[in-house]
Amino acid sequence: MPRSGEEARRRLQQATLELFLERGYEATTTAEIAARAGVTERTFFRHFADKREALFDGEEVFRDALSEAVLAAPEEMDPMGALLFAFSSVEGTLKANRAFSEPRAALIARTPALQERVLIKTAGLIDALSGALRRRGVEERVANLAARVAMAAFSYAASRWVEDPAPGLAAHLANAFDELRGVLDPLRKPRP
Amino acid sequence: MPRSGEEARRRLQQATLELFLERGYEATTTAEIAARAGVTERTFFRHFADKREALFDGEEVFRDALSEAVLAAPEEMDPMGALLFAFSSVEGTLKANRAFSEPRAALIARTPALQERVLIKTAGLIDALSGALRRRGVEERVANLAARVAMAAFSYAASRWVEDPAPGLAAHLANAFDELRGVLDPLRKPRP
DNA sequence: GTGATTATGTCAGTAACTGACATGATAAAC
DNA sequence: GTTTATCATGTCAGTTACTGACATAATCAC
Repeated sequence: MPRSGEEARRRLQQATLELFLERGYEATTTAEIAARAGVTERTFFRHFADKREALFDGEEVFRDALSEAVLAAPEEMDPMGALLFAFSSVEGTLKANRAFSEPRAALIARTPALQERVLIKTAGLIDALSGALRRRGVEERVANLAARVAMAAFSYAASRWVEDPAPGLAAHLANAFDELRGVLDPLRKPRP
Repeated sequence: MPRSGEEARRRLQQATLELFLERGYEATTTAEIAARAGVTERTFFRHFADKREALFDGEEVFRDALSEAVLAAPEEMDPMGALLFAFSSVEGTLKANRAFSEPRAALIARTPALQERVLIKTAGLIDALSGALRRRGVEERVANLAARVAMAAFSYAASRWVEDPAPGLAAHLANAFDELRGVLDPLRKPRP
């Protein structure tokens, strides 16, 4: 293999996060990012499709890990169970990345343009989960619905987990599904 | 009131949809849109914040209508019931806009940049629904979870409705919630 | 009519992103 | 160890989305 470029890529990611945090997303220029990383602006765009993408580099790995976890769930497990299993299985990874992902989350929370990107990444995750369910034999549209709802429950659980890490993500997830059933049950009859 | 500009705005929307359909999103220039609408490029950007936004102009109206429908639901109705009520109440509006929204949907389906925008608009809808639920006294995070899940069910129902309009949106919605409960029920015990 | 308001035009400028070609470093072949 | 192919990077010119500043003209209030 020739010279890797992984080095420059990592420096670009680092510089991107730093500058976005220091000056905000809109106030920082791709040229500035490149300069801090010690490369040319053109090189930035060879590594990342656009200005935002440098912040979302690990996503494919995470997505694949989730998909494989769905497939690795016990065969007799129902769809939601498999998704719950998958989300629980990434707790370690998420905990390890916390120091990096929390300032990033704060930045995203105050930057609409970055929120857009998060949403489409999340949609990609949902698609991957749905596809994994299908490979377990779940019908397409049910798989899609289950994946979306599970993702909603996961977001809910993750946000509570950040506030109160003690019980662990799995416990918050179980709680989220409980609340979900509680909110859905009254619909069983037109009037409770 | 002075000269309205509504006229130019409508022409700009029309020209935007036409050109995106004819040449695709990326291949059409804001200058071309403005030219077809008989105005200057600068005028385009005075009416719409960016190139995409001209396609999403009615969203605020729709969002407000949904919010008000949630508030208009019978007072004793539970959260999900109120959301179901709200979604059912916009069936007429959706049916009326079908001729416009279906080609638009096809365009969006093949344009990632437009999908991003749809997702953030949907997120705005979810926020509005969640806010409306809160004004009905629902606790914040439960409201958020319920709004997300209801939106997932709505998307599911709407996509089936497009394929098979006969039963009506409300019936597809009810069916979506049924499927959802079916998918959620096995989680009641760790192993069914 | 006069004058205030406001949509639009004009124009210059910034910054994200792309294509084409040149250069230089690395690794594999010999 | 020299050669050669490969690939990351630099350089540069160009397009396009988007913005600020100022000028013009159409409409409304009077």
